[in-house]
Amino acid sequence: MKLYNTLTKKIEEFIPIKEGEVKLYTCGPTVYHYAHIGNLRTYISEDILEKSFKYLGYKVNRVMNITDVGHLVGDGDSGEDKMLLASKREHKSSREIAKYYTECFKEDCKKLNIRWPDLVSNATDNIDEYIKIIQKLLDDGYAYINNGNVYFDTTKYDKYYELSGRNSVDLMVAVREDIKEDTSKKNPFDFGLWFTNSKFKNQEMQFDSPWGLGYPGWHIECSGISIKYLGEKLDIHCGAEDAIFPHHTNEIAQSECYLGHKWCNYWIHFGFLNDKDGKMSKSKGEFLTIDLLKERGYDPLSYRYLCINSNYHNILTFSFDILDGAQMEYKKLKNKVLSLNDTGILDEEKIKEYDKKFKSALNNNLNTSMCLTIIYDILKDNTISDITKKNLISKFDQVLSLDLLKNNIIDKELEKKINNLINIRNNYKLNKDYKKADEIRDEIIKLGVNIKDTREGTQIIWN
RNA sequence: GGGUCUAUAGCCAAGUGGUAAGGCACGGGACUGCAACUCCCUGAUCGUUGGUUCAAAUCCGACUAGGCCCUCCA
Repeated sequence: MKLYNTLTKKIEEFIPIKEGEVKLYTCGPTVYHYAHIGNLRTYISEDILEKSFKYLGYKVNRVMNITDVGHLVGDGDSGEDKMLLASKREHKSSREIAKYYTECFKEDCKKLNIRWPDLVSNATDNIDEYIKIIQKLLDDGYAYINNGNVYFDTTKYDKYYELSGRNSVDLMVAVREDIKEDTSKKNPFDFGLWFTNSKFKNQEMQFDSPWGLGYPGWHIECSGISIKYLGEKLDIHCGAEDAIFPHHTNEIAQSECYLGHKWCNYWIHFGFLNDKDGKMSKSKGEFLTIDLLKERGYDPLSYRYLCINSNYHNILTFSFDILDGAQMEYKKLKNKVLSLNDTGILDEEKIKEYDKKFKSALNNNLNTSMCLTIIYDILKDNTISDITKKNLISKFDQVLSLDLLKNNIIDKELEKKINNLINIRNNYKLNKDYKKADEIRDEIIKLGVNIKDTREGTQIIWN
């Protein structure tokens, strides 16, 4: 599979450490608030990545963290700890907040057909691992203690700027006005590994450590969890594009200095979902959630379709007009697929041919928009049977997860009722009483379905 | 200021040196009592500008516009 590697800034062929296997680490959510649809784009992309590897025959070992402590500090709005802020807002303890929003995130994933990773670990469940790493970094001279905190010394690691493409001269310190420089650091880009002397007081989540009661720095959790569960060498580490610097840069520094060798071979970064004003951000306060989209009448999978229709690396600009378009496209596509019948014989040759095309699209830096094109091509292909089409699309939907073949009929009672109405309407139609017939049709539409008159009779179209 | 990414029809987009996939919308037509659904038909020389090449949307340079990052964010 070809993927864009931020480390080399090129699209390159993926070569696993162990043949046929992928060790995949994906940065998880912070759980002090709901995930917005921008956050979720990243998880959709990671889901596609994981499922693509599986479809191509790899065994995938994926780990994700839940950030329930640590870097939830220093926000622009108030300078308060985010977890603490949420606690106050909702009158709950930090742990309750974390638990609640983790569940919400899980629900969002379900709605978007994002598979929950095999191993998901809370940042707070791996404190021992962080302490082990930090202690070794101190012993080996990569870290130092100042003012009660442990910092990583970036001057001790000469590849520090490899991932971000920057250098120490180019970087400006505390560009943003809302950020205060930490004067305990030796060098401006050193970063905290462990805090006992935080600028945020009354921290609820604190842990014992050799350096005193405190909490870990933001970056150490991903290194710690990854090394603990996936070992000393990692194939792929994913995240959104804003994590390149400093988060992933710092992860590489601390991990490689701790391990003494190269840690991760491929760094994949996903493009943002912006609105017309730019980045959609949790700290801005107002943001779109999946539930909000549902309230407005959108199918969460329409949003998934929107994401799949372009490359993970591109920026997507969100607007309701664009989502309207995506929903229209998705519904039409699904209608077409659902109208396929079970007739004909399986054309094994054609199945192989289309499957090859589909795999080659995935292999080409996850060209998911090409995957959709292939589905449209299949639907238009009049040399193959419906059953062949269904077979192919159901295979492809293992990766795309758009529920293309899933009929939404669940309610048998409702179906009965509608069929009754259809019969009544058809009687009116026979008697050319179209006014009454149209009234019945309106009644049916109010029940949340559409109907379609065909030569074979009237069919129900489930939304 | 520095780094990094992006720029293709009304919209979403593919394209990785050989004369622009696909979808949606719009318009036209078929079907229908009408409508919805479905089906058929219809559209762009690729931000601007130099260069490399027999050949560039695709490579290189400059410019323009925009996103993200420069210790909260996916």
